[in-house]
Amino acid sequence: MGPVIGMTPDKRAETPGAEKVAGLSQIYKMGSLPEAGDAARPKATLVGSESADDELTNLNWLHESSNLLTNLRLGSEGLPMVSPLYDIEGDEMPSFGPACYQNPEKKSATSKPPYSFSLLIYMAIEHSPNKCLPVKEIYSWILDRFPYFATAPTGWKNSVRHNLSLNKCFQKVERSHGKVNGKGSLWCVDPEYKPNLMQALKKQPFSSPQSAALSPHYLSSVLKQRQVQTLQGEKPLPLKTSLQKKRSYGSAFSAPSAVRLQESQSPTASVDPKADHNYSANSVAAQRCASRASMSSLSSVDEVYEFIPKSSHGGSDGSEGFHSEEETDAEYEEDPLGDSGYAPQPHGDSTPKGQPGQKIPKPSCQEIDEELKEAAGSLLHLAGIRTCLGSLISTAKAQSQKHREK
DNA sequence: ACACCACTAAACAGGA
DNA sequence: TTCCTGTTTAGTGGTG
Repeated sequence: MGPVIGMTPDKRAETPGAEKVAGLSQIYKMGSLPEAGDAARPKATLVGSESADDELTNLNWLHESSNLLTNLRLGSEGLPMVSPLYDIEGDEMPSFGPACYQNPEKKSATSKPPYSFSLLIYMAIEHSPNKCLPVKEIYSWILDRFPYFATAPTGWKNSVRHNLSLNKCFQKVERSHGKVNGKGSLWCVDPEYKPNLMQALKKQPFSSPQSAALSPHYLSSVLKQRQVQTLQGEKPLPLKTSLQKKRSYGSAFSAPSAVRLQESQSPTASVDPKADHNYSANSVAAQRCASRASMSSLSSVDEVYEFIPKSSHGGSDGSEGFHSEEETDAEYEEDPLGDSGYAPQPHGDSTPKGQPGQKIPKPSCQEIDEELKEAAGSLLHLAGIRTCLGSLISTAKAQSQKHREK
């Protein structure tokens, strides 16, 4: 799901890989981080020097990481920004909605929110005191939190109404007769779907399988997998194929998890023919985010927002936003299927299916070496990104602190 | 290639 | 009559 995840940033502009880079680049463009570029460079070097593996310290492949980091700094335009679950500034956060959408001056405010309409509606409703809102209030809440819609074509309201009508997660409640003003009904979230909605919300958009697919943990697990395959005389798939498989793995792994989720959490694993419109509830969100399906269900949206900038909750640890990714990584480590959970699949007719007696050509040491270098380069790249982010976070925190002291 | 999902657009009806 | 609300259908694009 590219999942991108999910409800998603403007899907038309997004490409799986570019998303992360673009998102990170956005951090550099947030204006308050003048030393961002400087922070990145020494860290990248540091990461390289930290490696104890001689293979990994071979500088022949280091340029790849440098190029990636350079691209990172240069960034790209108009793509989904930083994780909405991640608030680098920390302060003026309302209970809902990413900080980067709060300020219309920021370029990101003009980006499409990375939430589906069903999640936006859900957030709006849950944010209301009575957990019920008329359509108009839902519009207002969305507009307030996501200035993107202020300039978006009016069709989004139609989409909101369409979602309310079609999505079983939302229930229409007649207004009390005494109510003087306003027409139409109030809309509430069906409590049965709340856990699913919250789960969907938590998963969006940076804890996606695709994000996980790029995680160092996963990369290393792919490497391990490939080493095992090599030792067993199998020819591992090309690394790029392996990494693409990871994305598939995300969904392949999620399918049974989603089923478990439905069985255990959703009373709506139903035979209802309309169930295919419970997108936020059972199907997509669960599938797309199944790497988290094992997480305990939450009882309130506020709990979900533990993954969201803490400012409105009193906390201010800017690193929160990446917590989820680390969890995702951890899950891969715990994966009972093995290092990656990815069992190598037959890949086309040319892929050996383990037929007895069939000789499998072993890859040459040079091939393995090249692929290891490639993978290590990716690891370094990711480590560099993380380190850069850490640096940026501390810088932003320091500046924020200074700003407060003034 | 196919199915599924999210999204969008549009038409329509009913009520304020 | 106009606008808003709610429902429904159809089409498109992305993803697995």
